[in-house]
This record gives sequence, structure tokens and C-alpha cells, in this order.
Amino acid sequence: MDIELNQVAADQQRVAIFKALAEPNRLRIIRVLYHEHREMTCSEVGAQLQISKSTVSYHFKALRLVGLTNTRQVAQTKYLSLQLATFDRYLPGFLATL
Amino acid sequence: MDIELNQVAADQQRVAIFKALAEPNRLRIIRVLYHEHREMTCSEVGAQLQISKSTVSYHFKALRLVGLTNTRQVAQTKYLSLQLATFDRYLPGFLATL
DNA sequence: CTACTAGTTCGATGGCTATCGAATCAAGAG
DNA sequence: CTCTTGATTCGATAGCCATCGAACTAGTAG
Repeated sequence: MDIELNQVAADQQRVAIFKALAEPNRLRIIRVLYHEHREMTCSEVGAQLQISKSTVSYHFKALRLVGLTNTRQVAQTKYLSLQLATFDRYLPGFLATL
Repeated sequence: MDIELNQVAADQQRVAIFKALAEPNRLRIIRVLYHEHREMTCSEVGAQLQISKSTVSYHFKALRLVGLTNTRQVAQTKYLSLQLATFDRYLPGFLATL
């Protein structure tokens, strides 16, 4: 197991996570999920942030791909929630600053 | 003092910080500054990361503008170091994960 | 079956940004 | 003064990305 290769891989993950959080709407989604600590659907987020549902779907995918959120599907509705393990690993203490 | 306006301002700062960190070369600069906990010059960084000095200067400026680093000038040489207060405020615990 | 609801995907577009070399500047060295 | 060194700025370029509407899928209600 090469330590330097792990370093590179971890860095790629860090960069991906920072990119995901470097967008106002995604950051607002994270805050709502954290503060109201509940799940949200695409429709709810779209209504609250005043952006189209296709854009919301795009942001949901971006957050999920880097492991910051996970999705629970009930019928045709998908509920988004925070993946706390990822925050603990890469950004410990960050959520509490929101 | 309007709480919501503070929220918006803090979010803009957060997004700016995440953008600054969402770039592989800048992240490497941060790690070197942290792990070897010393100051570095543009020339040193350019030699170590194999990028042109104009690009290094560009990254230094990006990091400084969002308050992640500060600069100490000695003659015509500028030394970069971490602004730990900013990390503590917006990303407590992050540096220790590097 | 039809209509509605929740999401995804696609194509296009406008804007941002990382990168470089060249030009410039300031400060010492000789 | 001239040359070198460390750094900034500028202009250009290429690539990425947030946004939207439209088209599509799938599940549910009437």
C-alpha cells in the first residue's frame, strides 16, 4: 500500500468535496439539512430556493457523488439527508459553524 | 444588526474559502505550509509544484484574498504562511486531517 | 386509460477560472 | 548605471460549470 498514492486519492476527494461546497445553493441545502436536521425532497428545495427542478436535481447529484449526502427513496419521492461520516472525516467541526 | 444579512455575508465568505481550497495546487500549498509549518516563497512553491511563477503568484493572491494566508515581506521576497484564525473560524479541525 | 406528480437527462448558453508567456517593476549586486 | 532576482500584471486561451426549458421515465390517483 503506497502512502503517497493514498495521499493523492485523498486529495482528489478533498478537492471534489470543496468544489461541491463552493456553490451558494448547495451550501444552503447543507445548512437546511443540518439545522432543521430533517430530510428534504427536490420539490421542497426548489420551492424554497427558487430554482428550477432540473437545477435542484443537478445539485443533489453533485452532493451525492462526493458522499456528502445520501438518498432514501419512498415510492417516487427521494429524500436527501446528510452523510455525517463524510463530514466527520474530511471537515470535522464544520457543520457546527453553520 | 440584521442576523440574516450576517448569514448571507458569512456564506459568501464560506463559498469563497471553499473555492480557494477546491484546487489541487492550492490545497498542496496549504498542506506544505501546515506540515512543514514554515513560510514559503513564490519561487520555492513554483519549483516544488512545477508550475510557472505567474500561476503561483495567482494562487498566492487567491489564498490571501480569502484570508487563508498572510504575507510577510522581507526586501523583495514575500513569505507566505497560514492564517490559522480563519481556519479555526470556518474549518475547525480541518488542518489536522491533512 | 388518462392525468398528474417527482425526478432525471439532454443540449445550449454564458460566465468563470487555471494556465502560460511576455512585459513590467522594485531591490540589490557588481 | 547595468544585470540579476523575486514577484505582479496583462492578454489570450481552453476547459469547466450553473442554469434553464424541454423531453422523458415511472409511479399513483381518478
